[in-house]
Amino acid sequence: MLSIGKLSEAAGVKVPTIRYYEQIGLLGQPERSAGNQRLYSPASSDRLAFIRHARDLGFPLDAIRDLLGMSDRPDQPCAAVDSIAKVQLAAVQGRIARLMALKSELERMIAQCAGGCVADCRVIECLGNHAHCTTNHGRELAEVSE
Amino acid sequence: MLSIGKLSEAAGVKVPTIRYYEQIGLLGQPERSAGNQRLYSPASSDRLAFIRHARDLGFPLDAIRDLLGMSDRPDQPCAAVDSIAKVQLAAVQGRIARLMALKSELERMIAQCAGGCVADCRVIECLGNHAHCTTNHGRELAEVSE
DNA sequence: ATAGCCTCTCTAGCAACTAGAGGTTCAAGA
DNA sequence: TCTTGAACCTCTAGTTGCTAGAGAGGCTAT
Repeated sequence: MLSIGKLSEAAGVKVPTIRYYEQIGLLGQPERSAGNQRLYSPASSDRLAFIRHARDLGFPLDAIRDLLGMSDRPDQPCAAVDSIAKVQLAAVQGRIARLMALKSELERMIAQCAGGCVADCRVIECLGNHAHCTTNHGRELAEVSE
Repeated sequence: MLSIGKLSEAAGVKVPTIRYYEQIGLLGQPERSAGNQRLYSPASSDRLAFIRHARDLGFPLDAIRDLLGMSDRPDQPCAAVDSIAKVQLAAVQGRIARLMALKSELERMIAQCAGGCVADCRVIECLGNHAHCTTNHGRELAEVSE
């Protein structure tokens, strides 16, 4: 059995984060030692690695909760798993599109700045007036967040 | 003079958000009507549009606070403005790089799924084992957030 | 036995808002 | 002029996914 510190090291997840996952029900309540300290089986380490990996791929905790629920029932069809992954892929693609627009806008703004004083600064000018933009970044696209 | 609702409409920023910006000091305290309702000059609308636009471009509120401070002193050199914009550009580029890695990983995961049951699902398999990944998404790259 | 690290619970904080309760003011129609 | 209903007011709490800290107790090595 592993202490929370060992598990933390093994799975690459910080100690308070593990307790947080327990608190929100992503991880079940582990056994406890005589002195009330958490004791984890090696299997918990796999579950935690799964969570960590899905987080790295940008899945929100709610989606991970669903994925964990499904992986606990391996005889079910996996269409729902795929659909969660596809939603995530679409979200990532949307974010990329949005960020590419921001990137070109920022590059344009910065390139136009002649380095004078603030009164002539194209960056400030662009920020003050959306009409100077070539793209619609954020005006019509869905909101982005990760 | 504009009521907060009119200003909200004019600048494309929601009413509670305007009050929030006031609360955190991004916007100054406006005049008040006899009945204690906020009254804004048309200039406030410009300031708010500036904030909104910078937010759309992904600038954090702290950076916007700095930018607003600089745009209030137009005779100063604009090097600091540029440097804020460049930091933002670098952040955006980093996010794009990270998201591209996630995207290809997700695409690979989804493509490999034969549509059987969860036990054979490549998506679950991949999430459970980072060794199946071709990229290091999130393991060595800086953390991404917007 | 004791030093020093590990763990415990609990609370509060981060960004950048959003939602709601419960009450007041304003503008337009009858 | 009165009334209705929308807009406004303040305040608190919730969102997501953690992170930081306080103050107390446990565990291990010497």
